[in-house]
Amino acid sequence: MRALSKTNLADEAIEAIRGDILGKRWAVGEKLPNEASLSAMLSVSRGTVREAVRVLVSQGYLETRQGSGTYVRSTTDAGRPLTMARRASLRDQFEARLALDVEAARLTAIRKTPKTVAGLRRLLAERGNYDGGDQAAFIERDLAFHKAVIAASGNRAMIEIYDFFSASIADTIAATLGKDIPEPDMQAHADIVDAIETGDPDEADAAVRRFMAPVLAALDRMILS
Amino acid sequence: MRALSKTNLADEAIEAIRGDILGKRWAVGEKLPNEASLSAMLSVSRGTVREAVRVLVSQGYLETRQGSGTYVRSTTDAGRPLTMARRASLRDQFEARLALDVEAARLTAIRKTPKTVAGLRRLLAERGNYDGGDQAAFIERDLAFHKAVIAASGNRAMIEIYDFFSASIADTIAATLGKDIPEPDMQAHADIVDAIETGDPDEADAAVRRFMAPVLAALDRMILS
DNA sequence: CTCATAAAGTCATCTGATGACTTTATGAGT
DNA sequence: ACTCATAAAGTCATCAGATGACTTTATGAG
Repeated sequence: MRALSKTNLADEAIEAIRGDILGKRWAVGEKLPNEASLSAMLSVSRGTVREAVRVLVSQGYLETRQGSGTYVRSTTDAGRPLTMARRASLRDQFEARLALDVEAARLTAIRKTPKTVAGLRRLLAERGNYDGGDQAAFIERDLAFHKAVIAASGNRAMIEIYDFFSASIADTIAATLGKDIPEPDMQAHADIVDAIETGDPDEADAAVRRFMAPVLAALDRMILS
Repeated sequence: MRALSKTNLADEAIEAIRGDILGKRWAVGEKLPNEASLSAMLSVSRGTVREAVRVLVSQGYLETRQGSGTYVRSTTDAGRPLTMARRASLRDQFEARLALDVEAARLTAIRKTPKTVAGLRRLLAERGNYDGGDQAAFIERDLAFHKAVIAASGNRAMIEIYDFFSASIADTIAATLGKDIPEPDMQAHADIVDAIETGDPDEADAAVRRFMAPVLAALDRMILS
């Protein structure tokens, strides 16, 4: 169904070289083998090596000096921004989002206060059902509700990751789904808030999954068009 | 200090294309001209265009589909690094990690192959139980197992996020927990693999939570910050 | 109108060549 | 011996052409 290693040669080369860098095969400042050697080592053409090296340069791992060579700039990915995940497929992004939605709902159910519950109900009312109008705006309102659940969990890491994805997810959905938007499923959303109010993490978990399942199914239908 | 104009053609091509993307010359999902056209437009060779495009793909702006074309993935600045998430509390990072562990275990249970199951069993055997020796090394081996579960899910977004956190988590744990490491709980880990092999996502979910619960509890004891 | 198939379009990759720039080796002159 | 201009070698930068793989579109028989 889903190919795990369906990558191209340049990506493989990137990961191979990055692995060697992180594995301290070369120290910081040390020179890598020249392009012809890397080409032979990785069994890819020099052009492919260049594409890989240029990506690693853009990510701060390497540095090239014309006429001299290619050198290691950093052997750690500590400062590496989380940019690649954005390149993952929409399906992958959605699954990651689901993971956060579920866990945040659980945490919020445990850490809820009457105030947060009231806020969620208000956002849910504002969201309403999709009335056939501005689709992007509806997606925006829907996202606002889900973001609020994450925020209510109080987990700053999740909030940031969620923000990171939501923009690109919303963009892509609006551009991709056309008019075939899944049922708004207001009931499932209300169930989430109810479970949170009750303080039942398992039910909150289940409610989130009930909402997301049809969306994922719709995604699969659209992507395979 | 650095010469501002002393750039190579590929970098100029990157900035030219990125500028067009951010300037909304093409909408999200829209197709760019083919490589030959871009080559002509920018007055550089096709190889140089490919290097530029690959960098922009790695930064989340573009997406290439072999046989089809190159498409805009995001017209906003996708390079925003996730810095706050890394500074989030260890507890928050751990909860985010748990969210991914759980969902990845579910997905892997659904998408498993005999080969992945065998790989997980091997890693789990290598991990062993904590024998009081090098604690950082044990954490490393433990992390390798969990990373393998994520990788087996095939979800690239989750892999990225997990990598993003795991380094700092491992470091912090080793530095924080001292000798008060929770029971290795080999059984819970074996349960995860068993559930994956059986193809039971709910049980995989539960097994992961069984393993993480005591760790979170230990965390709370250690760090009341 | 349906659908299998051909044709065209596009990215992926390889090979070979030339130019630009840096580093190293050379050797004449002192 | 030492200096230093210069040649030689090494390496990245860029280009051009060709082939393969994959996707999309056009075609035509039924």
